[in-house]
Amino acid sequence: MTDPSPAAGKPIRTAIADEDGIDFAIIELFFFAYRDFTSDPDQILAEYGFGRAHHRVLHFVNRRPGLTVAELLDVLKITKQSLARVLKQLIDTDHIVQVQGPRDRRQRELYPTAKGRALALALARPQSRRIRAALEDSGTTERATIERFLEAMVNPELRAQIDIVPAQTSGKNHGDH
Amino acid sequence: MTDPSPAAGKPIRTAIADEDGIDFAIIELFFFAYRDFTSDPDQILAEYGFGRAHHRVLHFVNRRPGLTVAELLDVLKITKQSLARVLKQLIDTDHIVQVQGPRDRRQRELYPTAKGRALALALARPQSRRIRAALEDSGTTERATIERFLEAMVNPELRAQIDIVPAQTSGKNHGDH
DNA sequence: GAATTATGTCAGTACTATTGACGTAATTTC
DNA sequence: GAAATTACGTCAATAGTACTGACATAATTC
Repeated sequence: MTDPSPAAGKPIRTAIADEDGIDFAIIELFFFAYRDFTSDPDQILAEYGFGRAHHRVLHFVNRRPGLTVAELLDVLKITKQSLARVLKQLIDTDHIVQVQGPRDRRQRELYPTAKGRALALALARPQSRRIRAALEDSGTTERATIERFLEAMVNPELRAQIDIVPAQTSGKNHGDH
Repeated sequence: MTDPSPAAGKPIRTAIADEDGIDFAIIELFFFAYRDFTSDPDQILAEYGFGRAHHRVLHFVNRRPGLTVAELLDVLKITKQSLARVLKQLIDTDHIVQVQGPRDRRQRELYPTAKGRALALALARPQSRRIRAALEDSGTTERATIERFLEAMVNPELRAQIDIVPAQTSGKNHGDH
């Protein structure tokens, strides 16, 4: 290790900076921010024997009650097989219920139960607290600035997924169309 | 599924909104933004048979050449055993070299090779492009606003990790102390 | 010399994800 | 009405990333 194998390259001792105009500062901040953002709910989930995947399913079923399995797969960008176990556990533990689709009886509409809604709220609470604190601490007067930036980080063709949600939350009106 | 088990809760048909003042909008945007932010390098990594863990190691070794294994574990917040395989692969493929610590010969200082630096840059390039586009598209005039917000999202006790990096990248001077 | 530290490694396990294949029921198409 | 397609569920096998616990080695510190 002091003397690496002959073919090995020589160690580069200078820190990578903004070579080629790469924005390492924000890249790294994004990593740290997301790492800690997910750490809060992770602790709660562990008590239930759940993981991050359960959180995501629970979140979207609460945000869009009645969405079908296919729609959920599309939002999460995972495969049916990956969802199966997680969804089954959430149904078995009475956090989510399936209802046969009214128009198309092959479809399964997913709804949260009171228990599922309570857990979704409990998971979101520390995340929301962190966001509020971050907005205050960073002196961000325009909360919409952050919203617009994050939305612009999403692949354009996937931004439609965001707009599905009723925009009761924010002052923005991107919900009613 | 139409008729759930007797003990099961009833489906809640209203979307979760800002009940209890929870900021679901930004929570969800953060999820989408990070999902797509990581998707760019993931594609490149797949060509090498690497995963996201390799990217993180490569990134920090390039950002802080000469950091020790212990320091890397602290930044990544994973265990020695989790790092082992990933680091070994990066060393075997000549992306990273280990150098015996000059003061303490037990330590292994980690440095990128030219190959490792090139890969780190290739991985960061699409991410940086996405960030630049997002700043422009969202009309964020003050780039520092985003930086401050993301930094404020990080656990206070862990913000020291950010400041280690020489601040050549941004106009901010939080590097020299 | 003994204790501690930094690192490496082995064994076993868990969670999340993948691909491929197959089955069933419902809907659509011809 | 038969055939094709669609929505969903499930089985099997595999991969990547993480975990805990245990143990070994070399170097440093006490």
